[in-house]
Amino acid sequence: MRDLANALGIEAASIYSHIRSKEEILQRVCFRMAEEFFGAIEAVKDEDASATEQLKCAISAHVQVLTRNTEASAVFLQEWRHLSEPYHTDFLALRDRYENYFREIIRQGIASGEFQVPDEKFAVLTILSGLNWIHTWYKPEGKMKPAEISGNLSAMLLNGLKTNLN
Amino acid sequence: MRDLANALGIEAASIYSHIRSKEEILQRVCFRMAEEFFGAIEAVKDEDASATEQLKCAISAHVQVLTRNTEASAVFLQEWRHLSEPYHTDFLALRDRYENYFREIIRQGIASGEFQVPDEKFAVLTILSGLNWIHTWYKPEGKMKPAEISGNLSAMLLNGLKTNLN
DNA sequence: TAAACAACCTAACGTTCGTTAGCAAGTAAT
DNA sequence: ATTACTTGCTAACGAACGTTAGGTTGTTTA
Repeated sequence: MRDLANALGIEAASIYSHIRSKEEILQRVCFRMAEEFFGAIEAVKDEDASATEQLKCAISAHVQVLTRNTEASAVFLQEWRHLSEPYHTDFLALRDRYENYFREIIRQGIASGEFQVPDEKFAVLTILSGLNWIHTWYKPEGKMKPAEISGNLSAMLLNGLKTNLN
Repeated sequence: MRDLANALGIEAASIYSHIRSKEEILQRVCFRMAEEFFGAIEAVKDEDASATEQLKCAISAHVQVLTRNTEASAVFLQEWRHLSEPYHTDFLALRDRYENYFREIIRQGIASGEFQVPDEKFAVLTILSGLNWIHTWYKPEGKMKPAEISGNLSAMLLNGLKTNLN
């Protein structure tokens, strides 16, 4: 709090004219980021497209949100554990709902014969882990741009490392 | 410290008969886990095998260490940031060296024509992110066993989601 | 023009934190 | 048998934490 106040150029106690508690900040960041992620993925939702296309769009949307809000994303991905009830439970429910977007795409891809995965839930987890690692190394001033990142990620996750013989 | 002492059934101050400081615990956990990871990957090192084989073995070794030390792994993966100098720098050097094992395998695979990836460094990061996410959901009593996890991971990372036409 | 509100201040609260000092008892080494 | 080391204890330290109380000042609203 004292650090935050310092960064704002005010006294620590003055922060409490604006928020009720330290945790309220955490809540606001977590749930605003959740909105961001939902907004982005809903904007690219297109159930008529192929699962491959849908997944590429979803990955791209996710990476966009992640790279545009690096610090808030770090909080969203790591600090939600410290939410108190009922926020903790609410947050997990949102996260599950978000994962289900991806799960549904995988499911469609399996049904259409596009995808072949050992385990559906496992696939989603692996995809999201690949996406969510970005925030630990991504730098806006770095040479790899968000579009390139999501392109590479889509390529790797869809085709794997193996030479593509098609 | 008081929580730790409580778990040990002694007083907080008594801990200091065994360690010099709280951070020493962090140092010990981080560097011991580093040893574990190096030990595991060096044990399966076989430069004569194909890159595909090598990668499968490395993934398996990594998953074994991760699943056998879930709590220490969480510390190793998340809390190393709080190491003070010179440990912080030393740790990062070790991590780089470890990543290089994987990078070398990818490089070999590209040279031999086994692999085809957009970006070498990026590939390693994505692989490791997939591996290191495990500790957030893996439960020893869960139904998915370490061997199954590394098998699924190898399959997904090598072949991707796409139906394999070979 | 008075009242209400917003945004800041100083001072201090109670709690928790990692840690030290000094001591007691048991065990091992000389 | 004496010494030294280990492992624990009680008591307390100073620092940092999130937060509250109460006041001042300037801006907005009735």
